Amino acid sequence: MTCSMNYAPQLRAQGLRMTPQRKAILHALHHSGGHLSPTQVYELARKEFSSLTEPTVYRTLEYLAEKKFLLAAHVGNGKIVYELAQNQHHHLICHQCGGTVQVEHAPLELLYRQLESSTGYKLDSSHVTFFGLCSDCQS
Amino acid sequence: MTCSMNYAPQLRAQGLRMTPQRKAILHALHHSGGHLSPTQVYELARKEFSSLTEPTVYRTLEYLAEKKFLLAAHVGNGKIVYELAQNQHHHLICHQCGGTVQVEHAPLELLYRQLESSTGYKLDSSHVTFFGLCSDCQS
DNA sequence: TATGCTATTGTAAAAAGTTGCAATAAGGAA
DNA sequence: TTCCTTATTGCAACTTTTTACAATAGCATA
Repeated sequence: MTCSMNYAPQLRAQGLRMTPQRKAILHALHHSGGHLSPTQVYELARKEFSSLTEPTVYRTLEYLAEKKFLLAAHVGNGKIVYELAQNQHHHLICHQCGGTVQVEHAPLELLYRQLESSTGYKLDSSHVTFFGLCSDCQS
Repeated sequence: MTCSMNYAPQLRAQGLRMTPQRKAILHALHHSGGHLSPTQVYELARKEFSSLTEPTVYRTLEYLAEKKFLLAAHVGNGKIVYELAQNQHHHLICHQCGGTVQVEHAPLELLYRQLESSTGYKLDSSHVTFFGLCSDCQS
């Protein structure tokens, strides 16, 4: 748990507290490098802080995502995965082989502007996942 | 259950069977007019066919969505809702008041083409939900 | 360093969603 | 109409996710 990343100041800046539970959860996400389901976060983070409980994991993930420290993404059928909100991006998933490609947020910006002007809404986030067949699976 | 809609031929055209369970589920979705969560579908459809069970509802919704009879959409935090696949559209949700606006699929087509050429994937569906503040809640 | 406010957690129980497998019944063919 | 194939369902057990509320512990302040 001697992790180089220190999220405490960022959390406090928004009135959130740093707890060993959150440290373990962020640590798990940081070192996995990718997306983790709540269950995976629970399993990994428990190695850092063994008395961690499921409700805490679910609540923390949802709350930190709401506060923009994490991104929640959908992977097929309604499953949700989380990752650190380092760089905003989306996913393109092959529903044959499961292969995933990251889609930068930039190409969506134009769409954002269009929607804002046509609806009057002020957009600030989105859950976007695209599905299709990757080049290998198209044959 | 004397519903004007008759999905049986469409189902059979794809090798699917029409059962009283499916009839009740489609009926519920048809008459609700909007999005329903699996639980809501279960409750409503049970009024038409009381011996309906949860596993059947979940499996049927997922399967019919896969076969394009239904659309699965995400409404915040990982919850999933289903609706009849009449017209392909997405949602823009105000996370203050919960107000929802339908977003046509057309404006996303350009993005689809861009992604296809940059990734080599052949897109065929997406889970897209935008979040923001509606004009009323921006003050 | 000690104090107090309140954000955060654990507990326990319920609700929601999933799985494997044997039994049932749609609906095409005889 | 009857038979046959196999898609679909129910059952039962299990895993995942959520909720309410009391107890705990960050951390700002003095």
